[in-house]
Amino acid sequence: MLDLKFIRENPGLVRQGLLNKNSRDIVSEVLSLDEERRSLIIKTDELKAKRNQASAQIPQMKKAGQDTNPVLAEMKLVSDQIAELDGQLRDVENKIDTILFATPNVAHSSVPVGRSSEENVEARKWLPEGFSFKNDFKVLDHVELGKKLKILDFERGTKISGSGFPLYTDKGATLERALINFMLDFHLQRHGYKEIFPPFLVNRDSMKGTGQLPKMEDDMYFIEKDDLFPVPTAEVPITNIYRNEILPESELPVKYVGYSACFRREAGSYGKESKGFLRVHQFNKVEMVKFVKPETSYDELEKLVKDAEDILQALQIPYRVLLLCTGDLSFSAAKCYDIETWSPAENKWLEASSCSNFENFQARRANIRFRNEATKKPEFVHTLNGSGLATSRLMVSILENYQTPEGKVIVPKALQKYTGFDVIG
RNA sequence: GGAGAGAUGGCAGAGUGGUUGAAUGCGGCGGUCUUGAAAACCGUUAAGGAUGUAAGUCCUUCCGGGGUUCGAAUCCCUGUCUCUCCGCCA
Repeated sequence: MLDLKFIRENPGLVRQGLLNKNSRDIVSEVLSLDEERRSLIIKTDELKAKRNQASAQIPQMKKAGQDTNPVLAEMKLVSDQIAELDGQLRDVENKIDTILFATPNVAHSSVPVGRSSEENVEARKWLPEGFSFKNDFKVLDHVELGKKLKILDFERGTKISGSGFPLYTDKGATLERALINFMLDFHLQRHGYKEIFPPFLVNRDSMKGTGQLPKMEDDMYFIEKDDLFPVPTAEVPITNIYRNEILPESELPVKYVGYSACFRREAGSYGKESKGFLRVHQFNKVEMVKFVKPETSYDELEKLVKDAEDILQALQIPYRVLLLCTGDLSFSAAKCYDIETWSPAENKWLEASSCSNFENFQARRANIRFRNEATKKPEFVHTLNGSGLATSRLMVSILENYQTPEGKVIVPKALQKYTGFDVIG
């Protein structure tokens, strides 16, 4: 969340930042609550100091045989006042928290200002050698290919669970598993990440820490009986590993990579772009998470994007990198690159990765700090994460880009040792 | 799921109503001593907030929340977590 002190000291900056993010301006409301809060604190602190003094005196007076009844009576009144003011203070602080927890991060100065995805900026594009956007045969889409090759069974997935729950069969299941293992190994061996296998259900505090709650609760699955949420991304459990902790500066940067199934309700998005893998309730994703020192976070973001791109280059999948404009940034992000892979059948780019720097927005919510060796003081870390990558959209691109005129699918070379076969069909 | 025990500073571990933000030990940091190191000795060792240019002063915090009391680490209620036993189980 945003820092109350920062808002107090930079009201104009925050106001403009929220405006650029198409968000409600909360500045004046928060500032007036903050003033109320501080005046209440001054009053209660004064009364509490008085009470503490009396508490120290009372036993001595008793020892000296003095009558304590007048002091006790007076302190009774003081205590009542404290209780009253503390109640008011708690209300004000709750109000502030409610607003701040529901207020998005503001964008970094290097992010282009824009209203919507229309104004995102293409940073770069990468195409495999010999790649062409035109095919000299009729390309099948991933749903047709999946059916023909008996590797994806969306109908039976729907029977088992409902629409949006893909069923991978035979070589499709193997390919999916190969992809996950390939990506994990790649990041571990070449990019220096440490592996995490996180829990797939997380509690409310964790969801609040990374910013899914309270704003996006409707998009989350929820197990009411146990007050637990199936993870929408491994970002949630992995970032929350260090919730309420202070890390030694020498341990930074911490770089984790982990796989999780991802569960999203995608409320209200039926119909549009919902064919096959394009929008699903459950998918697989390998996620990279970094905890870094503030001054390095923007360099780390560039490296993070590169780490995701390396996977696509190894798989020889055409992609482009978009720098999101302020209006398209997610709730918690200060800067974000999307990576989109090419789908020849849809004839468009599909988002397969999102790499974000949250600066200290999540760290503040989740209270993740490090001890600055120079000042000896705890400071908030910066957190980043990026998909590296989501298999569902990637699977679309692999199947469609690697199909042959005969309707078979060649397994990308990098995956072959993981699948144990080099062609499907 | 049933029964019981517990949760204190970086760690270990005292503390059952009144200068206890918290003894003691270990660890960490600084210093004395030493050619250097160890040992020994001395000192220091939390986080958050309010106020102040600052030094400082004050407030809060002994798992979370509520209560009793002039006053709670300490008493009561409640939640969470951990451990032990029983049951169930991949």
